[in-house]
Amino acid sequence: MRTKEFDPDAALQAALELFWERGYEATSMADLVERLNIGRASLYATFGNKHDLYMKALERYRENRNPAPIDILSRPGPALTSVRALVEFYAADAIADSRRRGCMIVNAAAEMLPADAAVSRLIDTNWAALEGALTSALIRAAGEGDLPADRDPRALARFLLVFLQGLRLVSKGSADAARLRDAASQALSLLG
Amino acid sequence: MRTKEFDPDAALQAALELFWERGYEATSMADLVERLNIGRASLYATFGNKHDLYMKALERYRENRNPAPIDILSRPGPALTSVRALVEFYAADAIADSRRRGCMIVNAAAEMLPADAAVSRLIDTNWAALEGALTSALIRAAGEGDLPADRDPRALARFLLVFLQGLRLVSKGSADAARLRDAASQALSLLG
DNA sequence: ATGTTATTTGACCGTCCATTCTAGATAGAG
DNA sequence: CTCTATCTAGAATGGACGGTCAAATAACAT
Repeated sequence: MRTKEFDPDAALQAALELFWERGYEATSMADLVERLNIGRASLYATFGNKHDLYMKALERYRENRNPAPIDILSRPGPALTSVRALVEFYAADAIADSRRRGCMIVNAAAEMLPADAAVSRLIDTNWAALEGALTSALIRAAGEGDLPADRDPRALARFLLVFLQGLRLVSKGSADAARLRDAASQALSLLG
Repeated sequence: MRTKEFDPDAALQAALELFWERGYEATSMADLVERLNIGRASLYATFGNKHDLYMKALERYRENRNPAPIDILSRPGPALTSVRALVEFYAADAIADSRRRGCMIVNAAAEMLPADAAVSRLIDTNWAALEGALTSALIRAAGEGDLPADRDPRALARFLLVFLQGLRLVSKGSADAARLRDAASQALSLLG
């Protein structure tokens, strides 16, 4: 046996950054070899082919987001406060995204859907999970009396899911902080 | 002189469809030559290089949308009705998008921004125009007494801009009509 | 008819692509 | 300390890429 000379975790993180910035097609294996500073063959031996590597990077992105949206939603305290915090976090993140990389999942959705089955699965799962977490948080909020009784928690959750993806997409355009801030504050006003 | 043997307008439309479906990087000139059914050199002579062709396709997409969002907003009748019609049109369009191509401008934003300057310009202009048209429509609506006085028309316009892009992005995922319909109906409820 | 000019055709260019192979280095097992 | 499995670096592979070219061709003006 022999131990690897590089840290596969750090290498995957570096690949993630490059894919995130440039997308799948525009990133070549040569780019990755240069950026990760490891041999070409080591890259293939460790992560498989280009698509395998991309999927691993995308999965890592989904798992390692900090804080994870689901975690924000399950924080102690009033559920509605958590939902508002989530929207505010997404907005702040979009505004602070000075390199305008946007969200890697949004980028992946636009570039690879619907043709790429593996990416489709990952994104469907991700969005369904977010919609589900938002729905149950809003149901809790209704139970806590923080949501007007005539509001449909699931419809509201779906609305927020769509709006948040919009935020992350628009943030790739001209960095107009006021636009994103205004948009988020209007969306929040729907939560009463 | 000699007349062209193909219709450049039809060819550009075919190129548009291919770029729309696959994105910029994933579409090769060979793919285009095959699809447009014209010679390689004719393609270059008529439209310039790949990036030129893409820009022309993207501009054509923006100009030829039917109905144009701006036109919906300037229809006769109450301004708020026009705004609601616009949101409903985007939602219906997203739901009816069975091939899940999404919106070519959204796809371009996710794939090419912020690195591509020409695409950036086109999209900034497009979004600014939509935001502007929405803002003035909502100001009109306020003047017509259809918008509660405490609502900020520009913030509302920004919100709708972001939400509509979210709609078009999410529609590339699993075609869940109920999700998009619920999201749109919640957004509409913000318009009073 | 004929000259002129633009378009078409299909071969062609050099470069870059993802992937594999070969050869040599190195660390753990015995 | 040797052996050998697995690592590394880098050359090599064949194909695809964006882009160009010269010759053949076809429509116009004259």
